[in-house]
Amino acid sequence: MALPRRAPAAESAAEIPAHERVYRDLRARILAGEMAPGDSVTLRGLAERLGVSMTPAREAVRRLVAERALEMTPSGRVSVPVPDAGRLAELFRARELLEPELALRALPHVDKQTISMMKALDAAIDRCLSEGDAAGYVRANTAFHTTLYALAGAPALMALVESVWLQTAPFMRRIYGRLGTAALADYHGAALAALAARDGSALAEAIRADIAQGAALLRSLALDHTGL
Amino acid sequence: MALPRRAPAAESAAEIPAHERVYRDLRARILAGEMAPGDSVTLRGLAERLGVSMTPAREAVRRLVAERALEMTPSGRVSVPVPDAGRLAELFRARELLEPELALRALPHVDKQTISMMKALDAAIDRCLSEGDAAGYVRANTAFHTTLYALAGAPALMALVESVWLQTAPFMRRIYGRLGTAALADYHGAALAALAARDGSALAEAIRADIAQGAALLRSLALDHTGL
DNA sequence: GCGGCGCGGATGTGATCACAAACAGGGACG
DNA sequence: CGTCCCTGTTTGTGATCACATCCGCGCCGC
Repeated sequence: MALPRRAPAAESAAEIPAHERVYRDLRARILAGEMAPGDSVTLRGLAERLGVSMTPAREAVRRLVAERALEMTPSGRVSVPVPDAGRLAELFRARELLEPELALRALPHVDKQTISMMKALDAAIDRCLSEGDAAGYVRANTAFHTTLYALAGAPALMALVESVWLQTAPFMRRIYGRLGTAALADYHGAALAALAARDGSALAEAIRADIAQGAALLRSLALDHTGL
Repeated sequence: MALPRRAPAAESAAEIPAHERVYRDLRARILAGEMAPGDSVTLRGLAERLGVSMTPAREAVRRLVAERALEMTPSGRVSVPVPDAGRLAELFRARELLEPELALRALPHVDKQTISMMKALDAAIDRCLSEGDAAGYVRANTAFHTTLYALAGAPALMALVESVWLQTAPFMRRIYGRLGTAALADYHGAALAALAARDGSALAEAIRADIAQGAALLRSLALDHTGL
């Protein structure tokens, strides 16, 4: 069927390499929570999904394993990592330590347009939360933070944080799935107020508290589903 | 020459896969500072070096690129990242934020044996510094921190820190190469004292100051060699 | 009926090949 | 003498194949 020749379709994806496409596809599915913890990934399945060969699929998987978004058994089988209370606590602690720094660095470059965009995202978060749209919640919440941190001009720190997000993403989806509309303190609102007031310490504290609240929520919910 | 067959040598390396061997070899050379910033790496050269094919070499390179220990030009050429003052500052800031946390988590599990091992490493550091052994300095300094953090039982945080180390390693070698015996405050000694006294805040502050001192040192030296 | 053994399919690993793009060198023209 | 182009070489990309290993499932013996 597929010609041994070059890419049969040179029109659309044209420039981006096959391994990059596989990487982005898988990464997006992980971040969106479409992959459940424990789900296994096969190179042939991945390759067939996007009409490429195993070689680029392997490269994409290796990359995600290096970023700890996937894990490999000693025998080489690839799967989405399973939740682990201790590891999740570590990752949230890393977020508490790193993200306030990003927020502080972003503060001087925040303009009105950014604030209004973040307000819109915060509204979207509330909407998703009340509608029980877990996937939308995760996406909007990520965008809320990303919009701010993008102004920090700190790619190395940002890369570290994104690595952490990638590792927590598969859980988030499930955590917020079984969390109806809970009583959440509005730390996003506090962060927005701090941005408008150009108050660095208030901003850092709001970000830290927002993450700590997520960690605490997660801790309380983790007790239930000990097994999975 | 090389048979199309399986690995010709099944006796020694036996178990560890080819891509893993390439990865470890390259990683060790980067951490040891053997690769200069800007050095280029070729898949065929890498493969030939260890007598494997291009496939495992590519996987190893991808992994290191994902860990930001190597970088790729848009055309796919691979090289050791070049210094960049801003990025280095970010990485040292990340260390300042993350490593005190690891030290705090390790503190309860520290025993006399650990302390004496760390004291030995600290002595080795002083020796390397006075002898101008930059490679030995970097290795001993890394070991000093690793010995402590290994007791923290925090693999996720440790992985983040190791990723940062990998990114700073190529510079460290050169920075400490052109740093004779400078006047350095003995924060390692302070950390050891805090460990013996079980003083968490003193320990965290000593670790933070040690890293901050490295960052300051680097900042002052970075002014000279603006270009490279 | 139940547990261990073995076979077949599924899966990861690595080598090899064909190809396209990028780089470096020299030669020709202005 | 400088600049541009053109070609040969180097290098990364991706497909395909052969092979070893692992997993699951059914069959046989107890």
